[in-house]
Amino acid sequence: MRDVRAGLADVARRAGVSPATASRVLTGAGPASAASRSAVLAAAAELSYRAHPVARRLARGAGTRVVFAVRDARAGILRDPFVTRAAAAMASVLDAYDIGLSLRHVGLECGADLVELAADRGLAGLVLAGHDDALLGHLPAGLRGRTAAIGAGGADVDSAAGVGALLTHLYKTGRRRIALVAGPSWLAASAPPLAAYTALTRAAGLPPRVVRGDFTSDRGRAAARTVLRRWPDTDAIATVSDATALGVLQFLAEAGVRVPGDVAVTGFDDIPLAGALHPALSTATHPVEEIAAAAVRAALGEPAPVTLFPSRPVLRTTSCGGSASTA
Amino acid sequence: MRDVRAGLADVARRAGVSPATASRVLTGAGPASAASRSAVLAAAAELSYRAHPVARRLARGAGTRVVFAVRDARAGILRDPFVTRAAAAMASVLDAYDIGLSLRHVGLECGADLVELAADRGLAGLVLAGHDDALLGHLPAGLRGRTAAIGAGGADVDSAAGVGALLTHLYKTGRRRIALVAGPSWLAASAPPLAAYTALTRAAGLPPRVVRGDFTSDRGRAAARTVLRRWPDTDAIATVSDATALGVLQFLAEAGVRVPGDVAVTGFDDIPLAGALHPALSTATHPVEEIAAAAVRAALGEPAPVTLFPSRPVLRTTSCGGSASTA
DNA sequence: CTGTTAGCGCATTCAC
DNA sequence: GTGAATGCGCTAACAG
Repeated sequence: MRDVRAGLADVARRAGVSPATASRVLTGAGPASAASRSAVLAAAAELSYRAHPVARRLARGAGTRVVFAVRDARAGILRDPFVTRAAAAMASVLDAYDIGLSLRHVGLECGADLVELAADRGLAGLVLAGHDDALLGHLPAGLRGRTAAIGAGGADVDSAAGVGALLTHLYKTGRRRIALVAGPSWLAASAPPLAAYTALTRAAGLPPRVVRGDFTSDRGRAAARTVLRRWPDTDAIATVSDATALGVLQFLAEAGVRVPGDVAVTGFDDIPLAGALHPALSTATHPVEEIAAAAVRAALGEPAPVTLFPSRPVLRTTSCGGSASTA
Repeated sequence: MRDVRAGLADVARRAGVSPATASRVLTGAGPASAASRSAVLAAAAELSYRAHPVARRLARGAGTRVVFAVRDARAGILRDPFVTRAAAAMASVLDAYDIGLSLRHVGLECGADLVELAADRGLAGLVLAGHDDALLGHLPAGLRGRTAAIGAGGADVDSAAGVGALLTHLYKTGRRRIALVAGPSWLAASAPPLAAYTALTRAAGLPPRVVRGDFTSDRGRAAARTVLRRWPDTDAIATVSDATALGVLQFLAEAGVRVPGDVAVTGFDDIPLAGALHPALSTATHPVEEIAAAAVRAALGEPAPVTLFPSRPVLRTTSCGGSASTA
């Protein structure tokens, strides 16, 4: 019985070539004649050879894990639905690379953390979320070329289009006093949706009504309270995260405000349960799994086209029907 | 300027000892005199030495990643809130070990996948979820000692206690015709809650009303329909997952059934947004992060006490107030 | 196109 | 307690 796994040397011996040639064939890099190629492949198959990922990476000088660093004021951000979903998607993509994902929270001032990461010889790549504009420009040298960002400047969602489409929908269905619960001002990704909102309200001559949120439902709840106190005649509240929207919905329900009758609500993200809510949440969906995959590939140094991923509106109950004023 | 990172040899040289001694000190394993110990530690600090994780693991013959394999009929299970949250928690814990997490879906017949995993030299540990009783007994030899399970037989939640407490609460608040949407029958973890349900209904002389769910909200919705069609006088529906409960709530809302007035509903898991729903979902909470950490440690071979993690009821709106019959 | 020679950076036998 | 050798398994230069 075979007690130890076959190594590259075994494969080479069986194929009648040198380990170097076997390595070239198996890695796909470097020249190799058709003859030795097939011989090596056959030998590898017969021995059911599986390369040793750790040895391979050591020899290549590459790391074995990708770190997903999420920048935020709160450590609890690691339990955010978007973060966990993106992390899971990355871990899923990395499986095919024989690489794993580490998840880490970093504070708003994370310069030291990045320096620390740059010194990690086991790091294959870094994916950064929650960055602002400055951060990406001041990356430690050791991180350049193996860092990818999620959000503005990296694998990004066309949030302006997504939120814009939702806002347009609200407008077309008769809403005229639309408030926006925007993202935190320190976050680069907060800008596009706000810009879309500003453009629309300005073009349509609607009153601007903006408050800041932070992707938690608690803040969403507070934001809804603020909105209704400050502008009691508001007939729609758009948000930039489903969690925020849930908080908004909760406040409205408790305040006896009908949705969508009195006030329409929209989210952003299309969390798995958005459609299972009652009333079902109108939101914008985007391919989180694809985005995560793109970020991971970019972090691993693969050429990644800086495309903007689509954000498509999903119109469900919370934004349907006309506003109170048209009812 | 220092252009290359210090290696073990550099530290040894600076401390005036051999690399072997330096290694012993830095790894904590093996003997070392107090003198050389402090010398090595000082040298390491001065050079800000960071061991090369990959080289270390290669030399030790250890792997560099933990695979989280989720067994289910559907590949979409990787987007399940519990799975993503657990995966994120594991990836977070593993960060401290310089190890990463890979996530993978395996079908119900996953024997071949496990054999494949056992042959992976880069595997540091395996965490298995969604197993049945037989699976853990027939693990490939190469996986023994580095495999941990989440659910029955591993890092498990005391779901019987959690669901039992919710059921008791329903009973004490006047519900007498309580239905249960149980988990799939092929899943080991489905048994304890069902046993708790059976025990309670039998002891209280309540009619047993059980249908099977699968942790999706769609099935929860269908299950609610089935329950109300089969037993129209049902006054409470308990479930074993929040996603299922959301589906139940959705159906009830569409059917015009008041919650909790006509029918009380309970979930299980306490997903982050459970409290932000309206009506807020009564459910049972358990320390997912701790469970994930325990599973990871067990998978890495650390001695892990086979404790049952607590499941504590969180009573919110959907289970409050008396039933229709008492109203 | 191929084989030979060196490492990758560290942990671990063994003798001393 | 310590050091010198040896190996982890593979890839990358180089000469042929």
